[in-house]
Amino acid sequence: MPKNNSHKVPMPTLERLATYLTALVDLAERGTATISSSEIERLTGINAAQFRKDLSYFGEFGRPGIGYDVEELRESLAKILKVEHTQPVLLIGAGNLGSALVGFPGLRAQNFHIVAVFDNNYNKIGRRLWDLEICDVEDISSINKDIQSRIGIIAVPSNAGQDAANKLVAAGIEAILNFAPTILKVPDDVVVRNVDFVQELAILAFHLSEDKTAS
Amino acid sequence: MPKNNSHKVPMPTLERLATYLTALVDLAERGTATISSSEIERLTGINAAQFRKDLSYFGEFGRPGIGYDVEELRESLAKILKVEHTQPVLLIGAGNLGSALVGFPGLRAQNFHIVAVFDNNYNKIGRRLWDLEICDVEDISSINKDIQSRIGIIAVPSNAGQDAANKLVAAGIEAILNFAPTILKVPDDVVVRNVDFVQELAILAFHLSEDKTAS
DNA sequence: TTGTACTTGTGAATTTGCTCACAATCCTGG
DNA sequence: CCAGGATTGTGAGCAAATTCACAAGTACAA
Repeated sequence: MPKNNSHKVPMPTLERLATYLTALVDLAERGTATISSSEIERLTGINAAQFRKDLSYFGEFGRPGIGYDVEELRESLAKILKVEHTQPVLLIGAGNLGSALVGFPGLRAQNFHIVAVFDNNYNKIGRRLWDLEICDVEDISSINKDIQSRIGIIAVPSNAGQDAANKLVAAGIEAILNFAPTILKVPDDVVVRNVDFVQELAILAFHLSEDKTAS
Repeated sequence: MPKNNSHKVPMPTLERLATYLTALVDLAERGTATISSSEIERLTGINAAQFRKDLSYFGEFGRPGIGYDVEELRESLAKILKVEHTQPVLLIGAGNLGSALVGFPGLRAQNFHIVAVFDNNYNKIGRRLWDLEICDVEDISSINKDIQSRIGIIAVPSNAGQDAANKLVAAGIEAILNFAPTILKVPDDVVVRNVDFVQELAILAFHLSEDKTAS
């Protein structure tokens, strides 16, 4: 019987789970059938015991003395992370980043389908972004009544970020991937993850500095 | 005297530092002159004591009874994270994502300048991406002899990720921002940060699932 | 069947990170 | 100049996450 997984999985575990899945997809493509936790450590840099403990939050997936069946584990992780079924996703922001996201093959390959694009710029509304028509951001609630999407992506300039979030929340969205460099205020039951390119670069720049500050 | 900051700053602290900086830039734009740690908590959701302790790794920036001077703290954080001076950055991958990155105004505003773009597709080499000429990825080492860039961005399909990383390392790059969904193998003295859209969406999808598994 | 070489799953120990709580400091008004 | 109200910086205690270490399981060869 699978364990009760809906309660208290550490966030770091969750993030690593996604990493394992990436590695497993790779392995499956190369035709590897079986893998051990120590092999996972070699591939991902994540400690083998960590890997085993992470999995233990959700059940038992390996066989002592043997290891893990790559295909089986890949499917299990996909199920845990809910990337086994197609998820419809809304996108606000039809700029360069929005365009890159819609055209990004990895999303569709992993079952995330951007099904509607919104913008507040009247020069863009009505035009097409790849195979999608850009809609007025004001119509997002009514349009999502049909689509019933639960995930939204914000790819707008920072000053429009909070506004976009409000509209997504009003439209019934429960999870937001935010590319705007703004701290969003949303209700407690809405999950937000921020991706900030500049922050990432700043962290990298900090590490560079260590070399120089050494006397 | 500033503390020895080059030794053992927790990674979570570093990531939050970048968040504080974002908030401070915002505050500065709105003309706020002074701010307290509890106000930072209200803005960012990060515990006030956490904020103060994070700062304490690098020195003392506030005044008891008063708080922090917004402009002063902003500058201090910028200095700590080394975003005060312009950093030249190399980009590999002239696809949709690469294009979005070069056109992203936030990077330049925060002193990260993408100064060269590389690709391995001969249909793209020689053409222009915004104001930059796309160069052959094979020339990266020789070109970086002039530029002396220390940071590189990988924005290529996953199967080309490791190859791009190798070329960056060979060109003397010390820090890599990787958008390819691949686990890169690099020498110990090279820092890598991964940004994986699909992973982020998967983590969000997991959180959705909690609602449904509740009986 | 037994022994050997592996590998998992997990309680316990360790390490790391977070929060509390308070002395020390500072400004303002009287 | 002093009292009152506010806020910092940080040691100590607490919580969370990571790693260790080992019992239990498995395959295979002899």
